[in-house]
Amino acid sequence: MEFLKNPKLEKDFYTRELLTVAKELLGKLFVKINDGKILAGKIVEVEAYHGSFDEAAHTFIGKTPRNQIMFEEGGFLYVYFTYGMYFCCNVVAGKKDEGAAVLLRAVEPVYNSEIMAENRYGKTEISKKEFHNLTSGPGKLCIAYDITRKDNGTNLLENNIFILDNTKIPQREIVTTTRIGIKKSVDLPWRFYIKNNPFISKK
DNA sequence: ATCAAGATTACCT
DNA sequence: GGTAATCTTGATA
Repeated sequence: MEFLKNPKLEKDFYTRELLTVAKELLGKLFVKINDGKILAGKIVEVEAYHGSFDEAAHTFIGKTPRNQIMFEEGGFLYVYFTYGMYFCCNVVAGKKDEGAAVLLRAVEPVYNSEIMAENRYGKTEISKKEFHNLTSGPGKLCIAYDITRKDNGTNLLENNIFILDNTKIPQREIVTTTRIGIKKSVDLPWRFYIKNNPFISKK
């Protein structure tokens, strides 16, 4: 649990420009406390969304009940339900009323992966293949961490869900591509992941 | 009141 | 490679 000594990311990390926040989130430790148990994973894949000219962003249409937390200033969690069965988890970034957020697409388990395995598969003994499938996608990591609609709007400066600083990923180890699973604004190169990491959702 | 689309995943051939 | 599963949301009436 040595990682718990790392400092928590503060407000001024999240309120910076969207793409800076997205890239710097790589390598950081995403932490959630479930019934007193600490779940932690290293962020290895993200995507950026911005309401101003990005038609794929939920905020492109303006403020609605669902997306209103994305219009707050950086440092909150935006959780939404999709395809009738999955949740996706985003870190709100930038200034108030920007409508910007970073989708957490994949993490690498760091602590209490047995609890994540229980949440994902209903068992704690898993194969190597199942281990690499634990948190390698936005819907999967929400199941592993038990992130649901109740977590929407969580303040990341408090103590239930937060992100800890960690070694910075150098630019040469960050791969930039277009985003996955969207039909609009498909050409924006706003997906970032750590090169050669085994927990990436898709090559 | 009705409807189409959706920032996905697991399972099939 | 393809697709079923499953239901909330926002738009239109």
